[in-house]
Amino acid sequence: MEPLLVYPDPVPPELAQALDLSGYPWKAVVDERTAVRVEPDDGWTGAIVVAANDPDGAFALCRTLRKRDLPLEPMLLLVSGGQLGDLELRDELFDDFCLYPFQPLELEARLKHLFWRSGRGTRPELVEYGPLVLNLETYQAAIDGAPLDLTYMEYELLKFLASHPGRVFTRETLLSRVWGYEYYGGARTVDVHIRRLRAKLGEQHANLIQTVRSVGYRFGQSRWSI
Amino acid sequence: MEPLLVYPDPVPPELAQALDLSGYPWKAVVDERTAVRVEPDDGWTGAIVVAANDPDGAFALCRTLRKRDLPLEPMLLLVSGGQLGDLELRDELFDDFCLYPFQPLELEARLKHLFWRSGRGTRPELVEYGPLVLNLETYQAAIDGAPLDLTYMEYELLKFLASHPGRVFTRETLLSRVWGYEYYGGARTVDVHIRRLRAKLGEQHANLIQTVRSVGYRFGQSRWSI
DNA sequence: CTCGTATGTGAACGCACTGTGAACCGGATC
DNA sequence: GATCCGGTTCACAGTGCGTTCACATACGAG
Repeated sequence: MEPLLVYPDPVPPELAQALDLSGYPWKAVVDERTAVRVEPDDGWTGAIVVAANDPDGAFALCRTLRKRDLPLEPMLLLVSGGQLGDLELRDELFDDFCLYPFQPLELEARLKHLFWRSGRGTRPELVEYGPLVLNLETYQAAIDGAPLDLTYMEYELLKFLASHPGRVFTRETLLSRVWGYEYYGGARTVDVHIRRLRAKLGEQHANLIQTVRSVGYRFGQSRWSI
Repeated sequence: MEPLLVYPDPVPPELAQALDLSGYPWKAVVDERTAVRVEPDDGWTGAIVVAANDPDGAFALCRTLRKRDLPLEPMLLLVSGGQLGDLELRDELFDDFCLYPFQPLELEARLKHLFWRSGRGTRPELVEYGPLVLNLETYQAAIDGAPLDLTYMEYELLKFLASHPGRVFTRETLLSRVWGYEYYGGARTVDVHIRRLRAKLGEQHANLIQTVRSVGYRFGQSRWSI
């Protein structure tokens, strides 16, 4: 995913934190020229422009990026309460705005809605570990970019393990956490699923799941190794 | 100017005051049926729906007014901070939202921007995915240019799925999102509609809808955007 | 090295989930 | 009231896959 353009540079720390937490890649620019110069080949995914502190520079940037052959959108404006009255005359420069200071959840919700509107959809929820990627929305998994064809229980087991890398789980714990608390099956069931997961991960990545003898299984490297 | 629809009735006093001050004519309704019954001949100019206190009633109203031949827009949602996370899956039910309680100036600015936007017709009237095209205005569907003869529920189901490509939905989710929140039918109903959709999509495109065993159904391929 | 325990492996069983055809049922139309 | 249409439900069949078992192999203690 190409990054979002963020203005100004340096970015207010609470904005940087909110963007990082919500998972959007972003890149700050100091002015219009920089915005054009460091633009990715595929263009910016969108823009977040803080107009609260430097309205002139902010609106100039918006105008530049909007008047091009391929207008930059979506554009989210962060404005102070006193600037609300000025927005009326600048409708064409932004797609949505948010009061500044903002609540991180509101900012995230606005970004999601903006991306939905612009047809690009929201950022998928992912569980990642090294070459492994689990897409929680589509129930698909991939390793080294190659899709893994996992069954339901295999996916659930791998999701749980990959969500807690480095940690060892006993078979009983896995049965209760993955299969369900009231599950009364044999512990060997876990072994079989682990085996099939290793097989599907391929010889190269089978060691992502390690056996801890007399204890259980661990995904990824131990926290104490080295 | 035709009035704005406002929900619920009675309207929170600060909302009534803000609307009166900003000069918009408005009319409150107690429920969906009233909204349809007292609708002006030329239709509502837009809607302001307070979802903070009665989310179920509010979203039901939004759904009703959006599912018609001529969807009501623009729609502004007033939500509490705790509801921000729920908005993600209801993108199609509103055009903009505002935190509640709100600042009168922010509400007014959002209304102005919404009307400016809707004056230029930014709402997409088509849902497209690969060879599939859904025309939301005419309720027509086509694949590879050939028209599809879909029934109402088939169309609604396909529209919802195609609006969220790659994402897996459980039967329960589909029942609540497509059929309605208070629907208490059997989950197998979904299966039958999926089957008929696949049949009408034709052998070549039947795989646009995939079964995710033990979970539900997915439309189209996942997006591995990263 | 030997033994006992723990884990890997292949195969088989059987249930639960889904696909499918058809019946049912309520509403609309004439 | 008769008929049609679309949505829902039901019964049945096929099968994917979770579970279990039996046996092979690996590991560690002594």
